[in-house]
Amino acid sequence: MTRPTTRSAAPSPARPSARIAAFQALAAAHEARGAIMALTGVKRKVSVAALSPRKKSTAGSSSEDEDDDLSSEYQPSQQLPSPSSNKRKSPTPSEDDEDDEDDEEEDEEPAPKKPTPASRSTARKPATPRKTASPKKFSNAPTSFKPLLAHKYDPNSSPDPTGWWLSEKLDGVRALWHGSIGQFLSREGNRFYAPDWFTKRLPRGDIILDGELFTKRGGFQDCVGIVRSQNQPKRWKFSVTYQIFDVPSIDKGFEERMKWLEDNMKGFKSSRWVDVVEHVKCTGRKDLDDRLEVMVRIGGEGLMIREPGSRYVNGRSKTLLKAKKFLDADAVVRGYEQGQGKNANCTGALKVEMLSGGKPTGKMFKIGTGLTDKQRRNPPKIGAIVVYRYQELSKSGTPRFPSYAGERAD
DNA sequence: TTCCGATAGTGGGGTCGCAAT
DNA sequence: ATTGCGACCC
DNA sequence: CACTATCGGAA
Repeated sequence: MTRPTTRSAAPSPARPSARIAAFQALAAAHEARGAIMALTGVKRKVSVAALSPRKKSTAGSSSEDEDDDLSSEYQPSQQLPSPSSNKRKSPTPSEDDEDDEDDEEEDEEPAPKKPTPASRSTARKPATPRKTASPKKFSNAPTSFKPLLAHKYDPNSSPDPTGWWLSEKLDGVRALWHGSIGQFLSREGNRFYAPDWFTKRLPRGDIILDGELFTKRGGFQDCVGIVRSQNQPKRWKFSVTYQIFDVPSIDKGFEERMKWLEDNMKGFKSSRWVDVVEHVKCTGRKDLDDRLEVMVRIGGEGLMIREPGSRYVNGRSKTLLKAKKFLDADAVVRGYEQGQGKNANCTGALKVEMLSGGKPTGKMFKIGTGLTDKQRRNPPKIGAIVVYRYQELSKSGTPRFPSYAGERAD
């Protein structure tokens, strides 16, 4: 039981790059990401050594790989996108970090949300319903824009990825920069309260950028906490970055959109916390599998696979695929959760206890997806051992994205 | 006929904010 | 100050 | 986010 498909994780090889401590981790994360995507064959394992900006040397063997690019106009960056290396010269902390913007800015949206003490007493609270009454659905944005969403990559049915563009699937929060209103909007159209200094250098006007508000691998929970807060701009400092991977407002092929990003959003043209996501050409299924394994091993969530020449589509499209790795494990059924709606009279979720080495751990969690209607009407009995799939453990040690995979026969 | 592709509807962990306590 | 819950992020 | 159940049109 408990199929531990490698769970090493624990990256963070604190490098002595000497920088502001808080920013160091950030830089390391970027460097690692870029290096990984730049890896070639991946043939030989990818020890930490491989994380350094390898020379193209190694060539030979299996050829392929290496060729990343050429074929098309857009050239994937060979250079590491680490802030310290591509941010013009002097990476020296001191001045460099102060020079422009940041700092001072600070606050700005200490939104006057206070209910005002005076009114409190006389205020008639009853009227106000419980609802969070905050339908700030920024739908007034230009046209009803819908972000491109990916389909799952299936080795058996998906098209051959050879020639497609690969990039790290960053585990952060999707954010679309609307230059017309100068704000970041979520996938659902809700705004993010980014500090002014954070968005100061982003392009204005009739332009839309698609990217991820990201902190670092394994930092999703902190990331979502920061970007969703509405009056704590300081939390963004030295923690959040905007990783751009597309330009919806340009109606041209993917390579041309990436070219635009390379030409307009890199280096001194943007802030240190804004970067363009690196893409490399896939040389085949093996290449994809190898890269995915490496990515997961170093703590990445997975890979995004983009069809060459494809346009930006509003909504889900098979021109963009996502590849992730899931883990299997066993748990003991301890109870049931009543269902809602069409499941009102059957099992909504299984309340289970996590097992480790076949023994109860005391950690409880729920599995609510993956069950068929039939299984919901006749769920596994209390005490039964079931198999579930999940992506990773949250900071509290609970499975993220748990789904039912069946009952263990025994 | 069968097989996709898009949609609706169910469910998870976790966070922020607001209202009630 | 604490708790509960809805609306969102994934 | 993951997943199941449906329905209508493509194959």
